[in-house]
Amino acid sequence: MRYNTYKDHIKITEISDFDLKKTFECGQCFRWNEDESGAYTGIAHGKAAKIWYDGDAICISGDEDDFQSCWREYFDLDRDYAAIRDELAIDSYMRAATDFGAGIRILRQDRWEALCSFIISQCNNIPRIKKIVEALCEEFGDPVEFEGKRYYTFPDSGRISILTPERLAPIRSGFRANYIIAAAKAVESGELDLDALAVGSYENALKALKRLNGVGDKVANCVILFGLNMPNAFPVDVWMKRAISEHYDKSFDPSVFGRYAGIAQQYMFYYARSGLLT
DNA sequence: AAACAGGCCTAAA
DNA sequence: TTTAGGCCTGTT
Repeated sequence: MRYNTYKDHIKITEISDFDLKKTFECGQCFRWNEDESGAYTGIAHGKAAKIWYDGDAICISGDEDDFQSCWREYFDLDRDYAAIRDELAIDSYMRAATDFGAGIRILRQDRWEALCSFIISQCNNIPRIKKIVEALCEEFGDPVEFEGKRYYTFPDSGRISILTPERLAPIRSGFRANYIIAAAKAVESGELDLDALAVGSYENALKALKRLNGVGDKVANCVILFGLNMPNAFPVDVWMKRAISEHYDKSFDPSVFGRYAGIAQQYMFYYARSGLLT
């Protein structure tokens, strides 16, 4: 990966495996949206940005400091996904899945945002998840002006921890409202230390997250994969169950994929859902 | 109109 | 240890 600095953006070159559409629409995140020109705008870690193609290069708004302190890590630009795809192509099915999903990158999302977003995701479809998350941000986040439009940051746990279910009602999160508030309180009180979990073991993080009401195996693994940045975490939802039962036997264990099992999961998930794509 | 969505919890075998 | 039913809400 190389990059050049321009007045108001960074141009990234010599990077493999960075497809904007696949990365933003493979189901891992909820706050990046495509505009008429094909560029994506979103807000992460409290910072708004636009990212777009310029020929073979990819450009991202902001200065070098934004890039170094935020986007380089957020987009996981120093990881060699082509090599990981090779490592994961352990059979013909995984070869097909990794070929199909080539270009996906796992975003290093804000930990609290990931926890909150995936609590919201349970028993919901993507449009509604996005709607609820946006409502949460508009209601309780901070406004950020960017390219003439107003965006909102994801509200921190302190802001949410003091809310009542009634106060949260406008975002229409239904029975998840109590889960969200309880999770915020746990983070705020220090009972759940997401930063500490990120530097501990996978097993410990899983155990700690599942203590929260409304967080089971699936949500916990999403948080660990996308928020705690452990690429071995392997969330299994209904699509993954289907894919696993179609291609592997009952004794299937994600550890066959090794240290990047979670990335394998993302290729499998995206491939399994490809029938839905237009 | 009734069923279903990217789960989780509780109660009951 | 596994299984059914309920849960907010919006969409089909």
